[in-house]
Amino acid sequence: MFRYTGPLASGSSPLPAATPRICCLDLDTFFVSVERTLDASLEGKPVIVGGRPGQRGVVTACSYEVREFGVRSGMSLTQAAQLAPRAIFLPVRHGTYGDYAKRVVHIAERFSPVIRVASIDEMFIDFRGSERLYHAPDDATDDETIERVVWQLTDAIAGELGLPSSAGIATSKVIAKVASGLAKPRGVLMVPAGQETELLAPLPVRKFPGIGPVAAKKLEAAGILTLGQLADMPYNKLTHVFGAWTGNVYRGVHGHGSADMGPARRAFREHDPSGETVGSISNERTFREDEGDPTVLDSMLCALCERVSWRARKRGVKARTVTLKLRYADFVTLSRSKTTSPTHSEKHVLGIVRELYRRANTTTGKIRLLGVALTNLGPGEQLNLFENQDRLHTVVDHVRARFGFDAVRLAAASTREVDQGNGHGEHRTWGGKGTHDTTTRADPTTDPTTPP
DNA sequence: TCTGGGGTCCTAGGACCC
DNA sequence: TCTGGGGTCCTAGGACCC
Repeated sequence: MFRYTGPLASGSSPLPAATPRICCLDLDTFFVSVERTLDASLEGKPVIVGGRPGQRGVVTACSYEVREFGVRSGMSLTQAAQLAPRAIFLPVRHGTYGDYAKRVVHIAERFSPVIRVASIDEMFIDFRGSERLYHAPDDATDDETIERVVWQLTDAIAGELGLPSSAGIATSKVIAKVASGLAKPRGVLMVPAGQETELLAPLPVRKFPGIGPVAAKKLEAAGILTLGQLADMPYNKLTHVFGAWTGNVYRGVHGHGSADMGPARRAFREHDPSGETVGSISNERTFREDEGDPTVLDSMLCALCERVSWRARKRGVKARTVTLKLRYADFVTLSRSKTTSPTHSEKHVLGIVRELYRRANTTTGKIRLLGVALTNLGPGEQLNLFENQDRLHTVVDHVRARFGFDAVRLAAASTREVDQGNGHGEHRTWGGKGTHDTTTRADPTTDPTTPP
């Protein structure tokens, strides 16, 4: 086993990425793989994580066995059930996946000190300057050595956690990410310096991170289908499509993407090192059925305000801007926001949200979704049991810190909870796809939303 | 039975200040 | 009374990612 003991304690190497040393590591069908490590009988079977067919929801993750039938993540559960009626449908258990994600990061940290977590199932690892730290046969090039090390990493993740993963190694993050996608499943793809454009050229434009359906459609209208064609476009013709992001795209498709790893500890984004505040805290919930009852709607607003305020207190931040999100039955979505003095008090947040709601909801149509977001975050007192002025908050927060948010609910948010049942007889809280509400598979030791 | 939930970043118009 | 720009903040919406 390799163990990094070298001099690079933190931060990214100043060396230019003239050689492929940026690795993008991506877990294969991550949520499905975690479910399989916890239930071996799922191995080799068609598995869909996201909820039950019939629920309002989408496919969050799916195994390769169901992809054969055309199932894709983001597809509605109903549609997925039509395509793959024999698939095994599982609810999402975010807490459990988060625990496994941390364990993957711990394994990766044995291989390099410079790691940036990009999402729950994806991270970038910088190997610049690390070649000499690894034992290699005399005839191996540095590229071969790093590729071998990355294989060791994926083997360690598979061996210790039972999770398959893939990786791309390149001179920039974008190319590494594209390569990790091409390497799936269970592969490692090294892109030698200078071969980036060759790799990209035949790929459809959608393979490039940041080109979504809208940009792809605009490009298609201009006759651009592949990344090779995109690379042939002059810079100024791309600005119409990509705006401020044109430079990134242009450099990326020409193989000159960024290898900057950014500041350390991206996982804690409320404050960046300069003291600037970034990030947001939001919760939203789609009703099981479109809702018109003002009492239920207000209760949901209460619950959402409670939750986001609690998360803000837990993370020691206050928000200056509160945003209400509202989606009607016809999917028309609008938002209203207000900026005031910094707060993480749910009473304060709820007051603002109710005002925004009165301003926004001028029709009588039924409502599909409500959401509350806190942005413009700044420093606030860290959650503290004894020094906070609001005694109720602190006691409640203390219990929640130990047992999870749902261990304590304020009265207003709990009034209609029982009415939200899904007809299957399980315990249930707000919303359509709670983590512990639909099967007997809930794991109280790893799921922070499960009451003790 | 179409269309989840958590984010980040960008745009564009208007208010307001100098 | 008529008239500039530049800068910043606020608000609403939208693209994109996993």
